[in-house]
Formats: sequence, C-alpha cells, structure tokens
Amino acid sequence: MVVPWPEAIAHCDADSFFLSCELARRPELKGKPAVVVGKLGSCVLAKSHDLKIQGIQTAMPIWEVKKRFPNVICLQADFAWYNHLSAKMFAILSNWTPDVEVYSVDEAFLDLKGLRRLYKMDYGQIAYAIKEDIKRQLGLTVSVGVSVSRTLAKMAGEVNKPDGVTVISAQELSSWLPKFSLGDVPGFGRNTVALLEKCGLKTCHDFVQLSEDKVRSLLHKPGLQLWKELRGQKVFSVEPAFAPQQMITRTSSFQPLTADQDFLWAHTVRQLERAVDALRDNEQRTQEVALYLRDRAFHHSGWSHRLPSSTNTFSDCLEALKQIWRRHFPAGKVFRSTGVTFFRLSQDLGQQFSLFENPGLFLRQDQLEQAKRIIKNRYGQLAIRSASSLRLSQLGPNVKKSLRAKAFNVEW
DNA sequence: TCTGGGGTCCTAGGACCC
DNA sequence: TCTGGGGTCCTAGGACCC
Repeated sequence: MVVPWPEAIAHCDADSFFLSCELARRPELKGKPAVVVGKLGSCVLAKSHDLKIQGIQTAMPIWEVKKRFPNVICLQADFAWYNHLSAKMFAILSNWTPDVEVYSVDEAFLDLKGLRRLYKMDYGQIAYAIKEDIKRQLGLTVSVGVSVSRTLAKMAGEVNKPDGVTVISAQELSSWLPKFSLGDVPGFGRNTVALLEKCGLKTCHDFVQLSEDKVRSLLHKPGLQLWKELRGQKVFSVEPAFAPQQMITRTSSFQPLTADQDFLWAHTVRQLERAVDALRDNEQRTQEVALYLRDRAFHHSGWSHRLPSSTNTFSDCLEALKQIWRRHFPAGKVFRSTGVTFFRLSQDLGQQFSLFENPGLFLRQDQLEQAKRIIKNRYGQLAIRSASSLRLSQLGPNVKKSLRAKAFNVEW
C-alpha cells in the first residue's frame, strides 16, 4: 500500500527577489524593464520576469543587456535592504511552522508534515495560504513547491513561476518524472548532465530506472542521494538549526586587468579588511588565511597560511597575508580579481593567553578593532581603512603607470 | 565584446601510525 | 630488511549551489 504523504516538504522561493525588493519601495517602476546590477559596469544580479522571458540571464554583462534593451533601467544593488525584507519573509514563514530552514537570502525549506490537521487544509492549500500571506504583508510574490523530498519540492517550485504553487505527491511521481530533464535536478550541473547523456539518459524518469549500483559507480554518494530523493525517498531533512559558517571569502574584480603589484596588494588588503569585518560580525575566529588570485583566463591560484593559534584581529591576518604574498606572489602576471579566504573558523569565546603572550597587546588590538567598527557604522565602510589599501582610491588602475611608480612604494 | 561574489560538500591520494 | 593490512589526518581540487 502506498502511504499518501509520508513526508511533506515545501520549498518557498521569492520571485526576482532583488528586483521585487526595489519595486516594493519604488512602485512607479512596476511594469518597466529593469535589472538590479552589482557595481557599475558589472553584471545582472536580478531581472524582471519579462526580461527573463526575452533571454536576459543572471550574470549577463550589462553592456549586453543595454545593447538589446537600450531603455532598460539599471538599479544599484542595496543588500542591506534585501536582507531586511528577507528577515521579514522568514519571520512570516516561521509563523506557519517552526521547521523553517533558511537556504539563501530568498529561499527556504519548510517541513509541513502533520500540519493538515492544525490548519484543516491539505498541503497544497497550506502552501497557497503561505504564499498569499507573504504577498499581503510584504508585497512580494513567491513560488512554492510541495513534495515528499527536498529535491522534488524544489523542482516543483520551478514549474509554476512566478506566484505559483505546485504539488508533486507520491502517487503522481511517475507521471511527473518524464517531464523533468536531467538539468532540472538541483545538484546535477553541466558535467553530470553530460555524463548521464553519454549513458543514453534524457529525463529524470530514465535516471531513476538505473540500478542503485550503477548510480553509485557513476556518480558516487551525492548522485545516489539525489537518485533516492527523486524516487520519493527523503534523504535530506529540513534543518532549522543554525549551522556555523565554515569559511569566509571576500573577493572583488577590477578593470582594466593589471599586473601592477602595488595595486594588487592594496586591493587584496581591502578584501582582507572586509573579511575581518565579517569574521567579527559572525563572532568567529580564524586559524588559516588564504590568498586567491584570478587571472585573465579565469584560472585561479591560491595559497594558504596556518596560524599557530586562532585570531580575529586585522594585524594578525595581515601578517599572514604578507607572508603568503612574499612567498608566492607571481610577479609580472596579469590578474582580474583578488580575494582573501579564512578557513578553520571557530566560535569566538574570548582570547586564551599562553604563558608567553601579552594580554595588554591583545586588549589594545581588540580596542582598536572595536573603535574601527564604531567609526564604520557611523560614517560608512570606507571611513577608516588600512594605509596599505588606501592607495586603492588614489591609484585607480586608470592612473598613468609612471605616476604610480613615483608616488607609491609598498613598504611591507 | 566573455562572466560577480559569495558559499557547501565530496573524493582522491599521500603521509604517517600501529 | 622485508613483510601485511588497516586506520586517520591533511591537502588539493572538482562539482555544484544561489
């Protein structure tokens, strides 16, 4: 006998989230072709549904969008505002069920199991009611998918966008699977799809017909988990618990590309500052600092440095970064972006001093960091910066090279 | 006319130990 | 000096996600 609803997982995804957030506070732009962009001259972060239908994709360069739609309105991204609305959306979801897992800024998984009796509705009706609740309170539309596993719930949510609800029950599974291509599965990227197609597979129905051993030998553990989820077997639970972050990365690209070591160092130190800010915001410490460089062909190189003990001060991290730079920086090579990553993160429980360490020094460094934080909060992120990264503002890559060589010497 | 800025998880292979 | 088999830890890198 088939159990009608062994599990009930919903996936809730805001439609064109960044753009919808902008429209929520600028309703006069509704219906006009608009995109949200990162830095000026960069790429698309969000687009209206109409533009999406006409082929505008996320990460598309702005020049390409403007070429096709000269009247397009480009809105600068305001992540603080998006985070604010995002938190409100998750709060609304939490009123419906305590089991909400925040998956990204605009997406969440909900465990709806057992709620039919409470709300006197079936799962599809509950999903619809949640969707309408968010629309009424925030003016944002969301798409909701409901099914027996996370993977199927997420795929269901894609079927009816925007502002739609789609339910894939266990009984209807066999009629749904032939409609999904392999690329529709979250977790199957380009490479996996190519491999499966070489095996003669076309749809999700074909994939679930493979034997367990065959899937394991082709795709290892991750593929096998998805195989089970697509067959209606729950593998991944909804995990409302907060998981501590495993790594912190801050990177940024620049134009034009450059091999100028002064500029690259200043740019990298700027990323280090941002990463330290994030570290302290998270109340975490790091024990491994890494440098990342991305070259013209988008290949990246990275080197890391282990610290003897964990830290959350800018000066410790800068020392580590200097060591990496001295040892590994490939002089003369042209790069397009640089970045810094912290690994081996731990919760900040306060400093533990060894016999030979100087608590006074630590306290002064900590006070310095706190003072920097206060200034940044009051006057903006660029109000106080390390001298090394200050060169950045003076020495945009457009400055003539000779000028640069004269004016700035990196003294580390 | 290539292409942003974040993240997670998994595997393979080497070093080292018993 | 040569012989097994098994475990853990670490690192590098791939694949994928929003």
